Amino acid sequence: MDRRQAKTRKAVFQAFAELLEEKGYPDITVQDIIDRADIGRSTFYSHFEAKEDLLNVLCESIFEHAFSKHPGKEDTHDFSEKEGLKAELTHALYHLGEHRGYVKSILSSESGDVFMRYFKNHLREVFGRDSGPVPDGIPRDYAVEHSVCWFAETVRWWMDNEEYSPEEVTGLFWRYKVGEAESRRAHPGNGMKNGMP
Amino acid sequence: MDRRQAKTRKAVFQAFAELLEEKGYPDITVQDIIDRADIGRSTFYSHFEAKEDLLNVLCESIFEHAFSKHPGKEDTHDFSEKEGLKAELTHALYHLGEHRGYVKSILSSESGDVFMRYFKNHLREVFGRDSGPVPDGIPRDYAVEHSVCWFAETVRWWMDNEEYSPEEVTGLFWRYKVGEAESRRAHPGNGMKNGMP
DNA sequence: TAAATAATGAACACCATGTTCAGTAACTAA
DNA sequence: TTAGTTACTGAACATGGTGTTCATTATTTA
Repeated sequence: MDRRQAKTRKAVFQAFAELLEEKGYPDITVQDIIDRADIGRSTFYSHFEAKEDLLNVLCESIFEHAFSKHPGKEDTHDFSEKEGLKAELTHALYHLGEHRGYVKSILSSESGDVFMRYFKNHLREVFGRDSGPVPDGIPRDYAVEHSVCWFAETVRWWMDNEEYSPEEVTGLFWRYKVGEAESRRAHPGNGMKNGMP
Repeated sequence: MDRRQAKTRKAVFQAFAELLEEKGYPDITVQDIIDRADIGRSTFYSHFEAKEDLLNVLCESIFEHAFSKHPGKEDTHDFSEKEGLKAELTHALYHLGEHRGYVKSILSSESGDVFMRYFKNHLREVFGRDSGPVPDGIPRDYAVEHSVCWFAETVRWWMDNEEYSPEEVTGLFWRYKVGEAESRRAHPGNGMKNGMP
Protein backbone atom coordinates (compact mmCIF):
# COMPACT_ATOMS: atom_id res chain seq x y z
CA MET A 1 0.00 0.00 0.00
CA ASP A 2 1.17 3.46 -0.90
CA ARG A 3 2.79 5.20 2.03
CA ARG A 4 0.61 8.25 1.42
CA GLN A 5 -2.58 6.24 1.59
CA ALA A 6 -1.53 4.50 4.77
CA LYS A 7 -0.61 7.82 6.34
CA THR A 8 -3.97 9.31 5.45
CA ARG A 9 -5.93 6.34 6.75
CA LYS A 10 -4.01 6.33 9.97
CA ALA A 11 -4.59 10.04 10.47
CA VAL A 12 -8.31 9.61 9.88
CA PHE A 13 -8.68 6.76 12.34
CA GLN A 14 -6.61 8.60 14.91
CA ALA A 15 -8.76 11.71 14.52
CA PHE A 16 -11.94 9.68 14.67
CA ALA A 17 -10.90 7.90 17.86
CA GLU A 18 -9.94 11.19 19.50
CA LEU A 19 -13.19 12.85 18.52
CA LEU A 20 -15.18 9.92 19.86
CA GLU A 21 -13.64 10.50 23.26
CA GLU A 22 -14.74 14.11 23.11
CA LYS A 23 -18.26 13.86 21.76
CA GLY A 24 -20.87 11.41 20.57
CA TYR A 25 -20.78 9.88 17.13
CA PRO A 26 -23.82 11.76 15.80
CA ASP A 27 -22.21 15.08 16.73
CA ILE A 28 -19.03 14.36 14.80
CA THR A 29 -19.06 15.86 11.31
CA VAL A 30 -16.88 15.02 8.36
CA GLN A 31 -15.52 18.52 8.72
CA ASP A 32 -14.38 17.73 12.27
CA ILE A 33 -12.56 14.67 11.06
CA ILE A 34 -10.70 16.28 8.17
CA ASP A 35 -9.77 19.28 10.32
CA ARG A 36 -8.37 17.02 13.02
CA ALA A 37 -6.68 14.66 10.59
CA ASP A 38 -5.42 17.65 8.63
CA ILE A 39 -6.34 16.31 5.22
CA GLY A 40 -8.28 17.71 2.30
CA ARG A 41 -12.00 17.23 2.01
CA SER A 42 -11.81 15.34 -1.25
CA THR A 43 -9.15 13.09 0.22
CA PHE A 44 -11.54 11.86 2.87
CA TYR A 45 -14.17 11.03 0.29
CA SER A 46 -11.67 9.17 -1.84
CA HIS A 47 -11.03 6.85 1.11
CA PHE A 48 -14.49 6.51 2.65
CA GLU A 49 -17.96 6.81 1.23
CA ALA A 50 -19.23 8.64 4.26
CA LYS A 51 -19.03 8.90 8.01
CA GLU A 52 -21.02 5.67 8.43
CA ASP A 53 -18.53 3.86 6.25
CA LEU A 54 -15.75 4.94 8.55
CA LEU A 55 -17.64 3.59 11.55
CA ASN A 56 -18.20 0.27 9.82
CA VAL A 57 -14.57 -0.10 8.88
CA LEU A 58 -13.50 0.77 12.42
CA CYS A 59 -15.86 -1.77 13.99
CA GLU A 60 -14.82 -4.47 11.58
CA SER A 61 -11.15 -3.89 12.32
CA ILE A 62 -11.74 -3.96 16.07
CA PHE A 63 -13.41 -7.35 15.96
CA GLU A 64 -11.07 -8.72 13.36
CA HIS A 65 -8.33 -8.22 15.90
CA ALA A 66 -10.37 -9.22 18.94
CA PHE A 67 -11.32 -12.55 17.38
CA SER A 68 -8.14 -13.18 15.43
CA LYS A 69 -6.61 -16.61 15.54
CA HIS A 70 -3.46 -16.13 17.53
CA PRO A 71 -0.78 -18.82 17.66
CA GLY A 72 -1.47 -21.55 20.15
CA LYS A 73 -5.14 -20.75 20.39
CA GLU A 74 -6.18 -23.76 18.42
CA ASP A 75 -3.88 -25.88 20.56
CA THR A 76 -5.70 -25.30 23.83
CA HIS A 77 -6.68 -28.94 23.84
CA ASP A 78 -4.93 -29.69 27.06
CA PHE A 79 -8.01 -27.94 28.37
CA SER A 80 -11.51 -28.99 27.46
CA GLU A 81 -13.36 -27.42 24.56
CA LYS A 82 -15.14 -25.32 27.17
CA GLU A 83 -11.90 -23.87 28.49
CA GLY A 84 -10.87 -23.06 24.93
CA LEU A 85 -14.08 -21.12 24.42
CA LYS A 86 -13.64 -19.23 27.66
CA ALA A 87 -10.07 -18.40 26.71
CA GLU A 88 -11.26 -17.08 23.37
CA LEU A 89 -13.82 -14.83 25.03
CA THR A 90 -11.31 -13.57 27.56
CA HIS A 91 -8.89 -12.82 24.76
CA ALA A 92 -11.53 -10.74 23.01
CA LEU A 93 -12.22 -8.86 26.23
CA TYR A 94 -8.57 -7.91 26.56
CA HIS A 95 -8.66 -6.38 23.10
CA LEU A 96 -11.89 -4.51 23.71
CA GLY A 97 -10.60 -3.27 27.03
CA GLU A 98 -7.66 -1.65 25.28
CA HIS A 99 -10.03 0.51 23.28
CA ARG A 100 -12.38 1.31 26.13
CA GLY A 101 -11.89 5.04 25.57
CA TYR A 102 -13.77 5.25 22.31
CA VAL A 103 -15.70 1.98 22.51
CA LYS A 104 -17.67 3.43 25.43
CA SER A 105 -18.49 6.41 23.28
CA ILE A 106 -19.55 4.32 20.30
CA LEU A 107 -21.84 2.28 22.52
CA SER A 108 -23.63 5.27 23.96
CA SER A 109 -25.48 6.47 20.86
CA GLU A 110 -26.99 5.28 17.59
CA SER A 111 -23.60 4.00 16.61
CA GLY A 112 -23.91 1.39 19.35
CA ASP A 113 -26.26 -0.51 17.09
CA VAL A 114 -23.59 -0.81 14.42
CA PHE A 115 -20.97 -1.89 16.92
CA MET A 116 -23.27 -4.48 18.50
CA ARG A 117 -24.21 -5.87 15.10
CA TYR A 118 -20.58 -6.54 14.20
CA PHE A 119 -19.92 -7.86 17.68
CA LYS A 120 -22.83 -10.29 17.54
CA ASN A 121 -21.90 -11.49 14.08
CA HIS A 122 -18.50 -12.51 15.35
CA LEU A 123 -19.97 -14.01 18.51
CA ARG A 124 -22.40 -16.10 16.51
CA GLU A 125 -19.46 -17.70 14.80
CA VAL A 126 -17.76 -18.36 18.13
CA PHE A 127 -20.77 -19.74 20.00
CA GLY A 128 -21.94 -21.62 16.95
CA ARG A 129 -18.85 -23.78 17.32
CA ASP A 130 -19.69 -24.48 20.96
CA SER A 131 -21.17 -27.93 21.37
CA GLY A 132 -21.78 -27.68 25.11
CA PRO A 133 -24.97 -28.78 26.87
CA VAL A 134 -28.34 -27.29 25.89
CA PRO A 135 -31.47 -27.81 28.00
CA ASP A 136 -33.94 -30.47 26.95
CA GLY A 137 -35.79 -29.72 23.74
CA ILE A 138 -34.58 -26.16 23.16
CA PRO A 139 -33.32 -25.42 19.65
CA ARG A 140 -29.56 -25.00 19.61
CA ASP A 141 -29.62 -21.85 17.53
CA TYR A 142 -31.97 -20.22 20.00
CA ALA A 143 -29.53 -21.11 22.77
CA VAL A 144 -26.69 -19.69 20.68
CA GLU A 145 -28.57 -16.44 20.23
CA HIS A 146 -28.93 -16.25 23.98
CA SER A 147 -25.21 -16.61 24.57
CA VAL A 148 -24.47 -14.11 21.82
CA CYS A 149 -26.82 -11.44 23.09
CA TRP A 150 -26.02 -11.85 26.73
CA PHE A 151 -22.27 -11.80 26.23
CA ALA A 152 -22.57 -8.65 24.14
CA GLU A 153 -24.75 -7.02 26.78
CA THR A 154 -22.30 -8.08 29.46
CA VAL A 155 -19.54 -6.27 27.61
CA ARG A 156 -21.72 -3.20 27.33
CA TRP A 157 -22.14 -3.37 31.09
CA TRP A 158 -18.43 -3.98 31.59
CA MET A 159 -17.50 -0.82 29.71
CA ASP A 160 -18.95 1.18 32.58
CA ASN A 161 -17.56 -1.10 35.29
CA GLU A 162 -13.83 -0.90 34.83
CA GLU A 163 -13.10 -2.60 38.15
CA TYR A 164 -13.58 -6.07 36.70
CA SER A 165 -10.86 -7.95 34.87
CA PRO A 166 -11.53 -9.80 31.60
CA GLU A 167 -11.24 -13.14 33.43
CA GLU A 168 -13.79 -12.04 36.01
CA VAL A 169 -16.21 -10.88 33.34
CA THR A 170 -15.94 -14.12 31.41
CA GLY A 171 -16.50 -16.01 34.64
CA LEU A 172 -19.55 -13.97 35.52
CA PHE A 173 -21.00 -14.40 32.04
CA TRP A 174 -20.41 -18.12 32.16
CA ARG A 175 -22.69 -18.56 35.11
CA TYR A 176 -25.55 -17.24 32.98
CA LYS A 177 -24.78 -19.29 29.94
CA VAL A 178 -27.72 -21.57 29.23
CA GLY A 179 -26.82 -25.16 29.86
CA GLU A 180 -24.14 -24.18 32.34
CA ALA A 181 -26.61 -23.35 35.08
CA GLU A 182 -27.83 -26.93 35.07
CA SER A 183 -24.54 -28.73 34.56
CA ARG A 184 -23.02 -26.67 37.35
CA ARG A 185 -25.24 -28.53 39.81
CA ALA A 186 -23.97 -31.84 38.53
CA HIS A 187 -20.30 -30.78 38.50
CA PRO A 188 -19.84 -28.08 41.12
CA GLY A 189 -16.62 -26.11 40.93
CA ASN A 190 -16.46 -26.14 37.13
CA GLY A 191 -18.35 -22.92 36.76
CA MET A 192 -15.70 -20.29 37.23
CA LYS A 193 -11.98 -20.12 36.83
CA ASN A 194 -11.71 -16.95 38.88
CA GLY A 195 -14.18 -16.16 41.61
CA MET A 196 -16.01 -12.88 41.42
CA PRO A 197 -15.17 -10.36 44.13
CA MET B 1 -57.33 19.07 24.39
CA ASP B 2 -58.29 21.14 21.41
CA ARG B 3 -59.95 19.07 18.72
CA ARG B 4 -57.63 20.60 16.13
CA GLN B 5 -54.53 19.61 18.04
CA ALA B 6 -55.77 16.07 18.54
CA LYS B 7 -56.58 15.79 14.86
CA THR B 8 -53.12 16.98 13.88
CA ARG B 9 -51.33 14.64 16.27
CA LYS B 10 -53.36 11.70 15.10
CA ALA B 11 -52.60 12.49 11.47
CA VAL B 12 -48.90 12.74 12.22
CA PHE B 13 -48.76 9.42 14.04
CA GLN B 14 -50.80 7.75 11.34
CA ALA B 15 -48.48 9.09 8.64
CA PHE B 16 -45.41 8.10 10.61
CA ALA B 17 -46.66 4.55 11.14
CA GLU B 18 -47.47 4.21 7.45
CA LEU B 19 -44.11 5.55 6.36
CA LEU B 20 -42.32 3.17 8.73
CA GLU B 21 -43.94 0.27 6.93
CA GLU B 22 -42.61 1.62 3.64
CA LYS B 23 -39.07 2.62 4.51
CA GLY B 24 -36.58 2.76 7.33
CA TYR B 25 -36.66 5.45 9.96
CA PRO B 26 -33.47 7.20 8.78
CA ASP B 27 -34.92 7.57 5.29
CA ILE B 28 -38.08 9.27 6.49
CA THR B 29 -37.85 13.05 6.29
CA VAL B 30 -40.00 15.63 8.03
CA GLN B 31 -41.18 16.56 4.57
CA ASP B 32 -42.45 13.02 4.03
CA ILE B 33 -44.40 13.17 7.24
CA ILE B 34 -46.09 16.50 6.66
CA ASP B 35 -46.91 15.59 3.07
CA ARG B 36 -48.53 12.33 4.17
CA ALA B 37 -50.26 13.87 7.17
CA ASP B 38 -51.30 16.80 5.00
CA ILE B 39 -50.34 19.49 7.48
CA GLY B 40 -48.24 22.62 7.27
CA ARG B 41 -44.56 22.55 7.98
CA SER B 42 -44.77 24.96 10.86
CA THR B 43 -47.59 22.93 12.35
CA PHE B 44 -45.35 19.92 12.68
CA TYR B 45 -42.68 21.93 14.44
CA SER B 46 -45.21 23.41 16.84
CA HIS B 47 -46.06 19.86 17.95
CA PHE B 48 -42.67 18.16 17.86
CA GLU B 49 -39.17 19.43 18.21
CA ALA B 50 -37.87 17.17 15.50
CA LYS B 51 -38.17 13.74 13.95
CA GLU B 52 -36.39 12.16 16.91
CA ASP B 53 -38.89 13.68 19.27
CA LEU B 54 -41.69 12.02 17.35
CA LEU B 55 -39.97 8.65 17.65
CA ASN B 56 -39.54 9.10 21.38
CA VAL B 57 -43.16 10.03 21.89
CA LEU B 58 -44.30 7.06 19.80
CA CYS B 59 -42.14 4.60 21.74
CA GLU B 60 -43.25 5.97 25.06
CA SER B 61 -46.91 5.67 24.10
CA ILE B 62 -46.45 2.10 22.88
CA PHE B 63 -44.98 0.93 26.17
CA GLU B 64 -47.31 3.00 28.26
CA HIS B 65 -50.10 0.94 26.78
CA ALA B 66 -48.24 -2.35 26.73
CA PHE B 67 -47.44 -2.11 30.43
CA SER B 68 -50.58 -0.35 31.56
CA LYS B 69 -52.32 -1.60 34.65
CA HIS B 70 -55.50 -3.10 33.37
CA PRO B 71 -58.34 -4.05 35.72
CA GLY B 72 -57.86 -7.38 37.41
CA LYS B 73 -54.15 -7.49 36.75
CA GLU B 74 -53.25 -6.78 40.33
CA ASP B 75 -55.76 -9.42 41.40
CA THR B 76 -54.01 -12.35 39.77
CA HIS B 77 -53.27 -13.72 43.19
CA ASP B 78 -55.19 -16.89 42.63
CA PHE B 79 -52.00 -17.64 40.71
CA SER B 80 -48.55 -17.34 42.20
CA GLU B 81 -46.48 -14.19 41.86
CA LYS B 82 -44.69 -15.97 39.05
CA GLU B 83 -47.89 -16.51 37.10
CA GLY B 84 -48.73 -12.83 37.57
CA LEU B 85 -45.40 -11.85 36.06
CA LYS B 86 -45.85 -14.19 33.13
CA ALA B 87 -49.34 -12.82 32.55
CA GLU B 88 -47.95 -9.28 32.55
CA LEU B 89 -45.33 -10.19 29.97
CA THR B 90 -47.84 -11.99 27.79
CA HIS B 91 -50.12 -8.98 27.96
CA ALA B 92 -47.30 -6.76 26.77
CA LEU B 93 -46.61 -9.14 23.90
CA TYR B 94 -50.22 -8.93 22.74
CA HIS B 95 -49.92 -5.16 22.53
CA LEU B 96 -46.59 -5.24 20.72
CA GLY B 97 -47.92 -7.87 18.33
CA GLU B 98 -50.70 -5.51 17.30
CA HIS B 99 -48.14 -3.01 16.09
CA ARG B 100 -45.85 -5.52 14.44
CA GLY B 101 -46.08 -3.67 11.14
CA TYR B 102 -44.07 -0.65 12.14
CA VAL B 103 -42.36 -2.07 15.23
CA LYS B 104 -40.41 -4.40 12.95
CA SER B 105 -39.33 -1.40 10.94
CA ILE B 106 -38.30 0.61 13.98
CA LEU B 107 -36.21 -2.29 15.21
CA SER B 108 -34.29 -2.68 12.00
CA SER B 109 -32.28 0.54 12.03
CA GLU B 110 -30.73 3.11 14.35
CA SER B 111 -34.16 3.77 15.75
CA GLY B 112 -34.10 0.28 17.24
CA ASP B 113 -31.79 1.62 19.92
CA VAL B 114 -34.38 4.14 21.02
CA PHE B 115 -37.13 1.55 21.03
CA MET B 116 -35.05 -0.92 23.01
CA ARG B 117 -34.08 1.72 25.54
CA TYR B 118 -37.71 2.50 26.31
CA PHE B 119 -38.57 -1.18 26.32
CA LYS B 120 -35.81 -2.05 28.75
CA ASN B 121 -36.68 0.82 31.04
CA HIS B 122 -40.18 -0.55 31.42
CA LEU B 123 -38.92 -4.11 31.76
CA ARG B 124 -36.53 -3.10 34.53
CA GLU B 125 -39.51 -1.92 36.51
CA VAL B 126 -41.35 -5.18 35.88
CA PHE B 127 -38.50 -7.56 36.63
CA GLY B 128 -37.32 -5.40 39.50
CA ARG B 129 -40.55 -6.36 41.28
CA ASP B 130 -39.87 -10.07 40.67
CA SER B 131 -38.60 -11.73 43.82
CA GLY B 132 -38.11 -15.16 42.28
CA PRO B 133 -35.05 -17.36 42.82
CA VAL B 134 -31.57 -16.13 41.90
CA PRO B 135 -28.55 -18.44 41.74
CA ASP B 136 -26.16 -18.52 44.66
CA GLY B 137 -24.15 -15.35 45.19
CA ILE B 138 -25.17 -13.52 42.01
CA PRO B 139 -26.27 -9.91 42.53
CA ARG B 140 -29.99 -9.54 42.02
CA ASP B 141 -29.68 -6.48 39.80
CA TYR B 142 -27.34 -8.34 37.51
CA ALA B 143 -29.92 -11.11 37.25
CA VAL B 144 -32.60 -8.50 36.59
CA GLU B 145 -30.52 -7.04 33.77
CA HIS B 146 -30.28 -10.49 32.26
CA SER B 147 -34.04 -10.97 32.26
CA VAL B 148 -34.53 -7.48 30.88
CA CYS B 149 -32.09 -7.85 28.02
CA TRP B 150 -33.05 -11.35 27.08
CA PHE B 151 -36.76 -10.68 27.08
CA ALA B 152 -36.21 -7.63 24.89
CA GLU B 153 -34.03 -9.64 22.51
CA THR B 154 -36.61 -12.40 22.46
CA VAL B 155 -39.21 -9.90 21.30
CA ARG B 156 -36.83 -8.68 18.62
CA TRP B 157 -36.56 -12.28 17.49
CA TRP B 158 -40.32 -12.78 17.70
CA MET B 159 -40.98 -9.87 15.37
CA ASP B 160 -39.53 -11.93 12.56
CA ASN B 161 -41.14 -15.19 13.66
CA GLU B 162 -44.83 -14.49 13.49
CA GLU B 163 -45.77 -18.14 13.86
CA TYR B 164 -45.47 -18.04 17.65
CA SER B 165 -48.23 -16.83 19.94
CA PRO B 166 -47.54 -14.45 22.84
CA GLU B 167 -48.09 -17.32 25.31
CA GLU B 168 -45.59 -19.48 23.48
CA VAL B 169 -43.01 -16.71 23.45
CA THR B 170 -43.39 -16.02 27.15
CA GLY B 171 -43.07 -19.74 27.78
CA LEU B 172 -39.94 -19.99 25.69
CA PHE B 173 -38.39 -16.97 27.37
CA TRP B 174 -39.21 -18.35 30.80
CA ARG B 175 -37.06 -21.39 30.24
CA TYR B 176 -34.06 -19.10 29.86
CA LYS B 177 -34.82 -16.93 32.84
CA VAL B 178 -32.00 -17.21 35.34
CA GLY B 179 -33.15 -19.02 38.45
CA GLU B 180 -35.86 -20.83 36.55
CA ALA B 181 -33.45 -23.25 34.90
CA GLU B 182 -32.43 -24.57 38.29
CA SER B 183 -35.79 -24.53 40.03
CA ARG B 184 -37.32 -26.34 37.08
CA ARG B 185 -35.32 -29.38 38.02
CA ALA B 186 -36.77 -29.31 41.52
CA HIS B 187 -40.35 -28.69 40.35
CA PRO B 188 -40.75 -30.16 36.88
CA GLY B 189 -43.83 -29.13 34.95
CA ASN B 190 -43.83 -25.57 36.29
CA GLY B 191 -41.72 -24.21 33.51
CA MET B 192 -44.23 -23.62 30.75
CA LYS B 193 -47.90 -22.95 30.62
CA ASN B 194 -48.06 -23.79 26.95
CA GLY B 195 -45.65 -26.20 25.37
CA MET B 196 -43.62 -24.96 22.46
CA PRO B 197 -44.29 -26.65 19.12
C1' DT C 1 -69.83 38.07 18.97
C1' DA C 2 -65.15 38.89 20.60
C1' DA C 3 -60.87 37.00 22.19
C1' DA C 4 -57.88 33.32 22.18
C1' DT C 5 -55.80 29.55 20.15
C1' DA C 6 -54.31 26.66 16.20
C1' DA C 7 -53.18 25.78 11.38
C1' DT C 8 -51.31 27.48 7.04
C1' DG C 9 -47.62 27.83 3.64
C1' DA C 10 -44.43 30.49 1.48
C1' DA C 11 -40.07 32.47 2.22
C1' DC C 12 -35.85 32.37 4.43
C1' DA C 13 -31.18 31.50 6.51
C1' DC C 14 -28.41 27.73 7.77
C1' DC C 15 -25.35 24.02 7.55
C1' DA C 16 -23.53 19.45 6.48
C1' DT C 17 -23.03 16.71 2.48
C1' DG C 18 -20.78 14.99 -1.41
C1' DT C 19 -18.69 16.29 -6.04
C1' DT C 20 -15.70 18.54 -9.31
C1' DC C 21 -11.40 20.04 -11.09
C1' DA C 22 -7.16 22.18 -12.01
C1' DG C 23 -2.92 22.25 -9.71
C1' DT C 24 0.76 20.24 -6.72
C1' DA C 25 3.36 16.58 -4.38
C1' DA C 26 4.97 11.97 -3.84
C1' DC C 27 5.93 7.52 -5.35
C1' DT C 28 7.67 3.93 -9.10
C1' DA C 29 10.02 1.88 -12.66
C1' DA C 30 12.92 2.23 -16.74
C1' DT D 1 17.35 11.09 -13.69
C1' DT D 2 13.33 11.21 -15.95
C1' DA D 3 8.68 10.09 -17.41
C1' DG D 4 4.48 8.39 -15.99
C1' DT D 5 1.35 7.18 -12.55
C1' DT D 6 -1.01 7.75 -8.42
C1' DA D 7 -2.42 10.44 -4.38
C1' DC D 8 -3.39 14.82 -1.93
C1' DT D 9 -5.09 19.66 -2.07
C1' DG D 10 -8.52 23.13 -1.42
C1' DA D 11 -11.58 26.16 -3.23
C1' DA D 12 -15.92 26.28 -5.40
C1' DC D 13 -20.31 24.51 -6.16
C1' DA D 14 -24.93 22.22 -6.26
C1' DT D 15 -27.99 19.73 -3.28
C1' DG D 16 -31.14 18.87 0.21
C1' DG D 17 -32.96 18.61 4.71
C1' DT D 18 -33.60 21.55 8.81
C1' DG D 19 -35.84 24.64 11.68
C1' DT D 20 -37.78 29.54 11.97
C1' DT D 21 -40.59 33.47 10.86
C1' DC D 22 -44.81 35.81 10.01
C1' DA D 23 -48.87 37.56 8.06
C1' DT D 24 -53.20 35.28 7.02
C1' DT D 25 -57.04 32.20 7.67
C1' DA D 26 -59.82 28.90 10.35
C1' DT D 27 -61.66 27.00 14.59
C1' DT D 28 -62.82 26.92 19.31
C1' DT D 29 -64.31 28.90 23.61
C1' DA D 30 -66.34 32.03 26.86
